[in-house]
Amino acid sequence: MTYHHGNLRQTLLERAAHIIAAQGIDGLSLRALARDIGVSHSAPARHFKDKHALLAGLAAEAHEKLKNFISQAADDAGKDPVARYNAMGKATIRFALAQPAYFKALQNPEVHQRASPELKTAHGAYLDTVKEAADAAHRAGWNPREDTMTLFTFSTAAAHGAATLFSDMFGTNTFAHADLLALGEKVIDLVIPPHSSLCSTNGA
Amino acid sequence: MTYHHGNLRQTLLERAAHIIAAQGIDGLSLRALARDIGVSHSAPARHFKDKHALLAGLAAEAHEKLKNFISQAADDAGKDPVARYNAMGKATIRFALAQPAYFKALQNPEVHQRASPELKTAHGAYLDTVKEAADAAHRAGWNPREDTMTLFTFSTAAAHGAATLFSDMFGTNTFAHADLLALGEKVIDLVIPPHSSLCSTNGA
DNA sequence: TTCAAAATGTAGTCATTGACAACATTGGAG
DNA sequence: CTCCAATGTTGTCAATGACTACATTTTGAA
Repeated sequence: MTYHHGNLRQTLLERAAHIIAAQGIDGLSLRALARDIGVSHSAPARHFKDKHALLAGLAAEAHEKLKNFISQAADDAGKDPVARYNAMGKATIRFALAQPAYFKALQNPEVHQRASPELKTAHGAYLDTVKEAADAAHRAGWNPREDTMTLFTFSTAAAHGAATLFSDMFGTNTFAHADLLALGEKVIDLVIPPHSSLCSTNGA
Repeated sequence: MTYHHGNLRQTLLERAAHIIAAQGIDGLSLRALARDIGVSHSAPARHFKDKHALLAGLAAEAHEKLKNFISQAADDAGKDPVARYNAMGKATIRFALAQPAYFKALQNPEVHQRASPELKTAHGAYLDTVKEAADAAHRAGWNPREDTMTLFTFSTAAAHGAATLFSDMFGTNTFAHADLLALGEKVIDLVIPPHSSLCSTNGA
């Protein structure tokens, strides 16, 4: 047992995510977190000035994880920009269900007010990734009549709205994971129809 | 100055909404709230067992306010079910911008876990109102190929997602109220195209 | 190699908070 | 009028976030 923990910052983030997943964001206490890890109650302050800074750190990490996750999903979807964007929307919902703590950290409005540079960078990178994919899908025939700002807002609002909804519903245990996933995919298919349908079969 | 405040419960809810609008949900402290109103620090406990109960009360009131607001908007929109549902979506966004505290209380996931009977009732009534309107719009020609569950989820996710997004963005003062409203209306028009277009002009 | 300074962790303290208990005041039902 | 339920007050306690002073370890430059 060394005096120095060695990797406290990362451990703090991971345990915090654990606790948030189990008890929600305001069930997280810096002191309980320190106890849980086995360091003194003020050790976390060396890495995160205050609670907001910790949540901002989590949010930054969450944005990075989500960005990587949806990028991977896009790549798995092939080359068609519309199929790629569709896959990114579905991946967002899977992420929210698989990593509820990170998704909650991501959505936490309080954090975005006093955003640290680190968070701004991660958030910006995430938004750029989504926006690029949205624009590509747009150019490839997704809703050609609309302007890109409207489409971007529409799709992110729908994807994040559905992800939030499912994430909360999943917490209540009233719905099965599989059912929520299937419903989520149908919803995303409404937002970004996969086979750029001209008319008739728009959706299913 | 009477010993009894006379209308403490309602005053608590109103001042809490004020504080939340200014400082966010976790900037709300029961004691500060009591000080603000001018009662003793434990007077609120007579009306709300704990902080969660207060937030649940706010959420219940918020659901009722939102339900009334969108119902009014639907009635103003006339008789066409699709136009009515479209108007309800737009009204949801206006509500989020006009009453940020109530909207935040409404969205607060922590509250819905240990929901009081009062909150469950209010939430249920709100959901019923929206679901009825969604089904009516569906029957009247909105996206006839999809099942009602998917459509309901899609539209509420998009509307609440956009409302949340705008509510948070408005807090940053980076965007003007009018611009957000205009963008929100375009988004809702994508979710629920107002003049039940068959094909060609789907959207604008 | 040495050693001073930076990084990291600890111990102690304080005001604030949420929750609870015991008590006081009010107003209304019988 | 009297009792009692509703409502409000004061007192208290443990937990928390934030701060300060101090201890230990690491590091890198002379």
